[in-house]
Amino acid sequence: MAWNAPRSFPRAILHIDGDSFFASCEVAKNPQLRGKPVITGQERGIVSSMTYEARALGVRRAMSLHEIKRKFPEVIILPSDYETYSIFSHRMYEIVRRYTPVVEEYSIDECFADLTGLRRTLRMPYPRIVASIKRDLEQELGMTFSIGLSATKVLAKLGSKWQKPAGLTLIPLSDTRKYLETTPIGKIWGIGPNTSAYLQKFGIQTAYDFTIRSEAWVSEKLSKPGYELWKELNGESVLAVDGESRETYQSISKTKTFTPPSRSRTAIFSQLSKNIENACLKARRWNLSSSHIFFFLKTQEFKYHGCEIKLPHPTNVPQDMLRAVKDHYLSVFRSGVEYRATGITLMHLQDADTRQLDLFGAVRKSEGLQHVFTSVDALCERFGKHAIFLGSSFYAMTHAGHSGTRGEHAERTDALFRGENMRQRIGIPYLGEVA
DNA sequence: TCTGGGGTCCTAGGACCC
DNA sequence: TCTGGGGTCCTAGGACCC
Repeated sequence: MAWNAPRSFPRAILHIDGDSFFASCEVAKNPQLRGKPVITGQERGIVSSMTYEARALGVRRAMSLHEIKRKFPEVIILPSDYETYSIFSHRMYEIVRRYTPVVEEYSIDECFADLTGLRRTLRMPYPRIVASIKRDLEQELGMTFSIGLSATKVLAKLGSKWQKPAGLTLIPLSDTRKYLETTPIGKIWGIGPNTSAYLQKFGIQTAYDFTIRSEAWVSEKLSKPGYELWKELNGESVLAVDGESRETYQSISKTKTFTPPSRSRTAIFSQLSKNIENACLKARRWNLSSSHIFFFLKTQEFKYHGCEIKLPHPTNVPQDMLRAVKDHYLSVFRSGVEYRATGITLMHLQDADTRQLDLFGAVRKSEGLQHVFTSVDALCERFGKHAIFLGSSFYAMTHAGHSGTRGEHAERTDALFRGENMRQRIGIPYLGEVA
């Protein structure tokens, strides 16, 4: 190497984590709930998020709601309300952006921020800046946050986990050892069960054991992500805080589990159809089209049966995808097998405005449908997300989330699967007819 | 954490080309 | 046609995250 880059200036990186985020949003939205044991996840039948009051009673994540009702009748059970959580999430980002533009929206309840250099600008030491951010967040959002400050993302993340809830943990580079020595290697962000087991074979139990391996050893035994982690844990920042806001997606997927599980070819196809519609809706919102899709059926044994399809041209119109999926559905579906979920992934996403024309006019036809969907999307904005849907999704739409006998709706869906048309209940024609 | 839903990135290996 | 070297693109599959 001709020239070694200078060691980068130590950075001040923050990781912020909303405590029991979903449940906390519910409490912030409805102050009557404050101080009470609240959980979310009603629609899933298991605990998704819980307040610390619920935890104190003995409630745990993934506990079934039957058990909760039996053991802790005082617990308040709420359905998830992602729209609200998303609003709180954006408020969180905006508050942090008052301090620095370099804020990475890592997940609905977490973000990273790069404070490097702000000490001079704000004439405050870093810990005071962080305390100020924390105070703003907690006062304005009505919930607590756990925060870590260190020189790298991986160390900052370790800090925010260190003390919960409402913790503020600073991990200066001079003092990392005591944190790393007491952290099992598998608890480090980026080390999953596989890598953890692999490293343990070499006698690495704690994060500290890992950091004292030589650089040569690490680059021989691990690939790029492991090597980067090793550097981050040793205080060298190689993972940048990405302050750009999301511009696009690499893939879009929609999955839904239904209860009870089903063996019905048509009911399951209808679930898949609904997922395809939802995925296309999201693609249209981002002005994206997909040319490769993957769909799957998930069995009661958690096996995935699926297939990938290359579409004749990129699209975000559900009919295009349904046409393609239908051809393969019967070779994937096995009668007699019990299925619990379906899913769709749109891949190879590209800007929906770049179109190539084909000889047979399929693209033009699809564009016609795109105009239809522009109107459909507008109507859904006004009348609710699920005001209009495809006939093939009818069964799924009318059986959302609750168990039911396979009755009239299934019969009507059977008819649809055979290609018969059906009128929408709100009086708008089945989209197949419009097109 | 016996199982919900939505993502990202990395790597190995094959196809194909000069 | 028994055998070089090197590059690019694509795909499948794995691992990890919240």
